[in-house]
Amino acid sequence: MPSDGAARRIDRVALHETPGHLLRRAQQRAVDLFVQAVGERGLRPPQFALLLAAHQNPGANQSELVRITGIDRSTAADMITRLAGRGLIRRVRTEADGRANRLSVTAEGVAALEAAADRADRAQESIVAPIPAGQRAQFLRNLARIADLPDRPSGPRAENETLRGEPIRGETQREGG
Amino acid sequence: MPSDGAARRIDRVALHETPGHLLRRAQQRAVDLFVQAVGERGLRPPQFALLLAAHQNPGANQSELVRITGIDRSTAADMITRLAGRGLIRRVRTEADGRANRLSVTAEGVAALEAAADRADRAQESIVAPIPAGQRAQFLRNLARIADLPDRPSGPRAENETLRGEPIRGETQREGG
DNA sequence: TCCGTTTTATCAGTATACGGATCAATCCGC
DNA sequence: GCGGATTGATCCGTATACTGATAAAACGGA
Repeated sequence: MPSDGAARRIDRVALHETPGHLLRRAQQRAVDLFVQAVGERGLRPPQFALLLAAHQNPGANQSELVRITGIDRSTAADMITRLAGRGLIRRVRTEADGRANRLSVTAEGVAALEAAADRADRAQESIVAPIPAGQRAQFLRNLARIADLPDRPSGPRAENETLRGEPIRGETQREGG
Repeated sequence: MPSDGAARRIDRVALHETPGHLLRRAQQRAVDLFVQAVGERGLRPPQFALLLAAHQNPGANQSELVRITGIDRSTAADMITRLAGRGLIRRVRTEADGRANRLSVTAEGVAALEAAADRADRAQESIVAPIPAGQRAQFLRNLARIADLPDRPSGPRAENETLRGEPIRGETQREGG
């Protein structure tokens, strides 16, 4: 059990300065801005992400969409059930692989995506609006570093393997212990 | 209905570059690092925040903890029920105000906080570890800018509500942080 | 081919998150 | 004091998130 050192620590920790707490609050705010922009009844951020990924990757199965979006496999299954219930996505067993579902966005789903796209884009701008313009690119790059995602898009010819090749995972953290 | 502009937009949107998505993924990672550090059976980030806030603000009621932590009022009620069930927190009706609950952290709760504090602190470091050291302070400042909610009302909509005299408390930086 | 492993998806259970409705208690303008 | 407005908390419903277990299909080595 921790001694006096830790006992004092819990009196001194400043919650509002910890990266984890700030990330949680910032993400709350981002979701709030997105929902405000797209509408309470519209797509929510993860739904938009999932539907967009399905649209941009025709014929993908659930596992592939899970990898692309970072949505949990169980959560994705639930979400797809709900989206299918609203007629925005279709889920059919593939004949090639008896386990996999092929996902396809319906015409209604595409319409929902299009209806949300402009507003979602404005929401993205408003999320970073409080950050000085000159610092936004670096901020997003650092967010991507934490998220462990490549910070650069797949440019026209930028096949730089150097960027994708660095896994940076923070698992080498077990010093001492 | 959206015109060609929007129709093409949903083909062009790069999910992995949008601030909202990056925030979601980064926060996922932060939670993951926290749970890894503190242990699967230990306190989770919001539980730690709530318990810490209760400890640092003796005699506070739920609404006050909600304001401090940014946890939703309904969520907080659920969490407190669970934490009380684990014997980490006590919830008693106050005499002064027949609506309010006074929250107090039990000895077990303090022990849980102390047990988590060191590990949580290391988790916070590992969250920002992928960011170049010289950019971390600015990154956190910008996170705080996004997170700095203009006191979002949780009750009925108040349209005439504009930042109640507490705008962007940004530059209250103390040295030695 | 057989069998163990991996993959894909689902389900159960728990935790977090949030809006709306409700109820009791309190506050405030008069 | 009275009565409407506000506040503190709870409950309900829904959505997101993740673990573990399971089932079925596919894969791969011997």
